[in-house]
Amino acid sequence: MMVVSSKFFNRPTLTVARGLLGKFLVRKIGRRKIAGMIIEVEAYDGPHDKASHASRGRTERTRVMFGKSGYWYVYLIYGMYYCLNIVTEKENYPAAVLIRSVEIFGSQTSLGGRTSRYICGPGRVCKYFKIDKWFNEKTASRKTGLWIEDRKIKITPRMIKRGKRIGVEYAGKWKNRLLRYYI
DNA sequence: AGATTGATCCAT
DNA sequence: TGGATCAATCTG
Repeated sequence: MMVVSSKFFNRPTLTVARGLLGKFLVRKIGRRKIAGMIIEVEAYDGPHDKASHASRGRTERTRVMFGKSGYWYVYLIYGMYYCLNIVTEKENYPAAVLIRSVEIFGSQTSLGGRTSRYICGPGRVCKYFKIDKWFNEKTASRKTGLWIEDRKIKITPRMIKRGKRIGVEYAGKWKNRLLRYYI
């Protein structure tokens, strides 16, 4: 159960996005832990990506995307739902990966497998993990109570599918980029 | 298909 | 300072 360090995120955003598939999002509340395997993400890559909040430049909201990698970017959308992103790449290059869906593993079955269920959609992920703006601009680490873990699940390239990002129709040619990755 | 909901951003 | 917009979700 290795905690993924900021070094992992200080790499090309598309590499990080693919690398996050199969990793675990872990939330600690008191002595309770919530954990789920990441199965769907989207990359928001650089200042020219019109789908990215950072394409409008550095603002109060987007400054975290311009900051160091390994920090959480959490924002409210449609006045109701939070979205969780992890900042990638070096300082001053605005980029992040949105965590869209996770798989929650349950009890062991008699045949040695495990039951599981899916939390699909960034708003639902935040609701399930009890994530709100408190985490914005905080690090992904044990000390904040929200981090990414490597549990050595092997994800091969052929297991990874890609598609267009969701809900970015306004983004011109960037809307068609295949920056959504899922298992 | 339509309602919800409020922070954010930019044009007035 | 106001009004459009939004990395979504729920209900019918």
